[in-house]
Amino acid sequence: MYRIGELAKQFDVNTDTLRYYEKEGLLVPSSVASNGYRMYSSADAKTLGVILRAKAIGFSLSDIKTLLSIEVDKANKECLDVKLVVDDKLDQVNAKIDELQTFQRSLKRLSDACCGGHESAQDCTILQALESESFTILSECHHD
Amino acid sequence: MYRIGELAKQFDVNTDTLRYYEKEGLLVPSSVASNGYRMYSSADAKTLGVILRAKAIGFSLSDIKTLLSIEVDKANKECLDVKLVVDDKLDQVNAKIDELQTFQRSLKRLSDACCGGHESAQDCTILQALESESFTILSECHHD
DNA sequence: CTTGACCTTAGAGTTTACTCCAAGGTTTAT
DNA sequence: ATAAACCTTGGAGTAAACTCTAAGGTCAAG
Ligand SMILES: [Zn+2]
Ligand SMILES: [Zn+2]
Ligand SMILES: [Zn+2]
Ligand SMILES: [Zn+2]
Repeated sequence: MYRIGELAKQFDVNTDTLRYYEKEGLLVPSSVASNGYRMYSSADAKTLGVILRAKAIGFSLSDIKTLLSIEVDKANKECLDVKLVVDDKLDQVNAKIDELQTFQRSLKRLSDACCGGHESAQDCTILQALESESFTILSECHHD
Repeated sequence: MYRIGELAKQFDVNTDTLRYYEKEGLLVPSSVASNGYRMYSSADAKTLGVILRAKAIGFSLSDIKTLLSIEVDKANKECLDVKLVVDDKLDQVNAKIDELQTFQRSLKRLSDACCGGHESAQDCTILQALESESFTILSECHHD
């Protein structure tokens, strides 16, 4: 049994984080001592490990809650249930990557079109593109 | 001159958004009518266009504020100033993409390892990987 | 003259995942 | 006995970009 500070140190998290996870229903200490202190079992510690690993691969706390609820009822759950959560997340991640790659391409085009020199920004292709309704990017700076 | 609702409709944004942009110093209406109504000029409308285009390519409102402050003082700014903002953003976007691609790879490995069938989640490789300290992923489900 | 569509302000609520603070109780060590 | 290092609760604050509500002023039409 670990007190909150011990568990927190073991996993290098803030004690407030553990209290927060408890409030969110992710990690409820298996017992409370007579002095009111939260007492975490090694099963609790294992669960915290799962939470942190899941977090590290991009799951939100809400996703993790779903995952943990499957965990505790493994016997009555199917591989399908688990895989759906992962695939759902994968879809979200892919969508976000696509969005960022679109940003990336636009930004790169803007960057490439600007000389980046000490010329006046009056003729900067980046500003011109942002001002133009068609968002046209000239191929390069055209300072006189 | 447009009233707030007219401008909002033209650009398909919420009037609250325009008031918010004003509070943030991004788009201050060029005049206020005697009845207290905000009055936007066509220059204001043009600025709103710039804001929305910049947003569409991934700039935060804070980035956009910087960009607009360069815009209004173009004459005393250099291409370098503008390009730095864009390149900075590009770095951030690239970093975020890298992070998400790491998530993506982990999620894909997990997904690929799970049969996704109606087998019991007891033997699900995804759950096993999350439980294992080394985060080991078996190559495939091994239901008996 | 009243209805409805506008507009105003100030301020609260949303989301996510914490993080910090205050005020106080408990335990351990000296 | 007392200080240091724990622990408790409740509640506030953070970022970002809105979005909504309440309570009320303004304006054009019928
Ligand atoms: Zn240039
Ligand atoms: Zn330039
Ligand atoms: Zn399986
Ligand atoms: Zn499985």
